[in-house]
Amino acid sequence: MTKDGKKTNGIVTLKEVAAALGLSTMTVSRALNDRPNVNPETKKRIQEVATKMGYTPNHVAKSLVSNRTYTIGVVIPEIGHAFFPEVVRGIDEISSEANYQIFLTNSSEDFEKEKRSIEALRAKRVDGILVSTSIKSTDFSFFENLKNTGIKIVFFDRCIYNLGISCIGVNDRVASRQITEHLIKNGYKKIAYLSGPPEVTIGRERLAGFREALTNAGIEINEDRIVETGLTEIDGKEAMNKLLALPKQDRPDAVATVNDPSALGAIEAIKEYGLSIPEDIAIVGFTNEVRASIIDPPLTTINQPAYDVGKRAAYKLLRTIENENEPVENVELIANLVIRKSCGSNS
Amino acid sequence: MTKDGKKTNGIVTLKEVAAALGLSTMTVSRALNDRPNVNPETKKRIQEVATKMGYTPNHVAKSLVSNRTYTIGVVIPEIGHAFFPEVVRGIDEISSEANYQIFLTNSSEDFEKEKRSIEALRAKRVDGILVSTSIKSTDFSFFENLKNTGIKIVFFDRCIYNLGISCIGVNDRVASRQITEHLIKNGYKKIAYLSGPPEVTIGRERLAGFREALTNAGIEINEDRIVETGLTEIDGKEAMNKLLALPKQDRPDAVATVNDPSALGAIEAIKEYGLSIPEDIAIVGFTNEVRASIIDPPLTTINQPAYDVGKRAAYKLLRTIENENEPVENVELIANLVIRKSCGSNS
DNA sequence: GAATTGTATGTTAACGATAACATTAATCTA
DNA sequence: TAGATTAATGTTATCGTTAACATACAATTC
Repeated sequence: MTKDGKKTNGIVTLKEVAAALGLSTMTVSRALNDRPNVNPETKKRIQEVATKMGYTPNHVAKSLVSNRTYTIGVVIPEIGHAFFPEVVRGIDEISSEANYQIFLTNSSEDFEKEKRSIEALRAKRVDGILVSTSIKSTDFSFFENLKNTGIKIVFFDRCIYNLGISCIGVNDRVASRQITEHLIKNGYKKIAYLSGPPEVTIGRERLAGFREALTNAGIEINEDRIVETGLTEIDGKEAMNKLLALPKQDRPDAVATVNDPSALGAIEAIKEYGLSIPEDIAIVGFTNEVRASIIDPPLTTINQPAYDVGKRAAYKLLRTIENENEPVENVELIANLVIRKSCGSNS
Repeated sequence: MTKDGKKTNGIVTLKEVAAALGLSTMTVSRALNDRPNVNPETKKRIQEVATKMGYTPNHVAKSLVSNRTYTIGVVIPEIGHAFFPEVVRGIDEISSEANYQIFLTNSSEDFEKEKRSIEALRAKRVDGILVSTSIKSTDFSFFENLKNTGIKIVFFDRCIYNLGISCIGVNDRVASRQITEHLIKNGYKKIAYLSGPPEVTIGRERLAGFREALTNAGIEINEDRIVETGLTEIDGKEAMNKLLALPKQDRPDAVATVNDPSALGAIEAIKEYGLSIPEDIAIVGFTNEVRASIIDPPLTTINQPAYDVGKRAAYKLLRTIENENEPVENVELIANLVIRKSCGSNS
C-alpha cells in the first residue's frame, strides 16, 4: 500500500496511469490502442507518461473482455525425437509473426498426460490447439468431444481422420512405397519391415506403403518379416535382433523401417551381430533426421519436411481461428527419397 | 443468443451452471473448488450438473482475480541445437508436475526477437521466465530493467552474472580445461581452439578453460590458433578451413571446440581436406549431442546434462515464484568428459 | 443565432471468477 | 429458552480492460 491507501504490487495499471494524468481510464486506453477521437497532444502526453511509469498492458484482462487469448497450445508426443523440435520451430515462426504465443506440452507418448495437458489448455482458453497424438491415443471420442466444445484443432504428422479435423501430414504411404520400391530396384527380395505401432497414422500408412510396393512387384509378403515395434532406437534394435534370430534362409537381405531412430537401432544390432551394411543386409529409414547423413554407412531415408509441417499446421490453425468458414482439409506435404549408401546404391 | 436472451458462445460459465441449479455462483464456485461449508449433497449435485454441462473453469478470469497465471515463459536461443529440446524436456517435466504451463519462444539468436517475446510474456503476465540469452544479447540493462519490474527470472546455460538473477549452468570452464588437458595428456602440443562468441558466458568460460589448461601445462598460447566463430556446423567448418590454410608448420595437431556442432563442421572440413582424424588432427567437442557417438570417428566431448539443467532451472524458478525469500544462486552442474576415438585415445 | 455536427472526454456495465462480508436456519450451550 | 455458535447459502465489490452509451463544448451550417 502507498500512503494514500492505493495498493501497488509493482505492476502499473491503466487506472494508475490515468490518475497520474488526471484523465479517465477510457481516454488512456484509447490513446494507447491508437483509437480515434483522442487529441494528438493528449495522446502524446499519455504515451510518454505510460512509458515513464513502465506500463505494460494486461493481456489477461484484455482476454477476459475480448474472449481471445492470442495463444495456441501445441501438443507433441516426444520432444526427444529430432523431428518434433523442427516442427515446433516452424510453428513458432508462423505464430510469433502473427503475435500468438505458444504453450508447448510434451506428452511423452502418454495419453493420460496428453489429456491432462489438453484440459489445462482449455482452461487457459487457448484460441486453438495443434496436436500430434501419442501412440496410445486410441480413444478417438476424446478428440470428438473436444472438437464439440468448439475449440479449434489441427492435427499434424499423427492424425485421426473422419473427425472433421484438419490434418497436416506428409505423403507417408506413397513415400514408404517409393523407398521400398527403391530396395526392390536394387535387387533385394527378402525385405523385412520394422513397423511402428498401428495406433498412429504414420504406423499404418507407412506399413501400407511397404505392402503396396511388394504386392505391386509381385513379391509375396512374408508376415514373419514384419515386426511390429515402437518408434525408438531401443525398439528398433530389439526388433532387428528378432529378425537376426530367424533361421538363416528366412533372414532378410534388406530392412525398411518406420523411422530413422528405429533404423539406427537396427544398424547397431546388425553391426553387433557382425554383419555388414549394405553387403549382408541393406537398410533404409524414414524421417531424415540429423544423424541419418553421418551414420556409417549414411542412411537412405525419406526426407520429411518437418519445418514446413510446422509452418503449414500453424498457418492452418490460425486461419481456422480467424475465419469462421475455413474448410477442413487434409494436407499431404511431399516427403522425398534421399538415397545414400545404406541401401546398396552407390550414389 | 438463446430464446431467453442470454448469450452463449458455447462455453459454459459458472453463472450458467448456477442458474441451471437455482443456486448462487458462489456456492457453485465453492463446490467445484472443494471449499468447506457446502452441503455434501448439494456439492454432489453441483459436480454432476457441471460435468453434464461440460463446464471448464476459466483460468483467464481466475488469473485476473488471483494475479497468478500458473504459466512460465521459456526463452531459448535456438531450438535447432539438440541441446535445447532436451532442456525443454526437463523444464516440461517439472512444470507440468506442478500444474504450470510453459510458453515456449525461440529467439533464433536474434536479440530483437528475444526482447519482443519477453515483452509479450510480460503482457501475458507469466509468473516467471526462464532465459538462455541469444549470442547477440549484449544489452544487459534490458535484463536489469526487466528484473526491476518484479518479474521472476532464472537464467540457464547462457547467463548474465552480477544482476542478482539465479543461473543454472554447467561447470564450463573446468570441463573445458579438463578436455584440453586430455588432449595434452595424449601428447598434442599445437592445440587450436574454435571459440564461440565472447558475448555469451559459454563462449568466454570455455575459452578461459582452454587457456588455463595450456598455461598450466606450460604450453605457450599461439593466438593464431584461436579462431573466434559461431556455434553452428557451418561456422565450425569455416573456422577449421582457416586453420587448415595456415602454413604447414603452424597447423594444429589437435583442435578443441566450443561445442559439438562446430566440431562436426570442423570434422567435415578436415575430411574434405584429405586429412584423417585423429592421426593427422585430433578433435574434441563439447555438449555430447546425439551425433557425437555415431560420427566417424566417435567424438570425444563433454557430456552436458541438458535434461537436468532444464529440471533444475524450472525447479529454481518455481521456488523463486512461490517463495518470497528464495535466495539468488549460481548452480553449476557437473559436465563430465566422454572419451571416444576422435582425440587419439583408444578407449 | 438556433440547430446541427463533430471532437474530445467521461461514466457505466460487462467479461468470469473469487474474497469478504451478510444472511438465514439449524444446533448447541448453560 | 435466550443467546451463542455453526453450517449452508447469498450479496456485493473487485481484478484490469474495453464496449456502449453519455456529456460537454467548439465548429459548422443555413
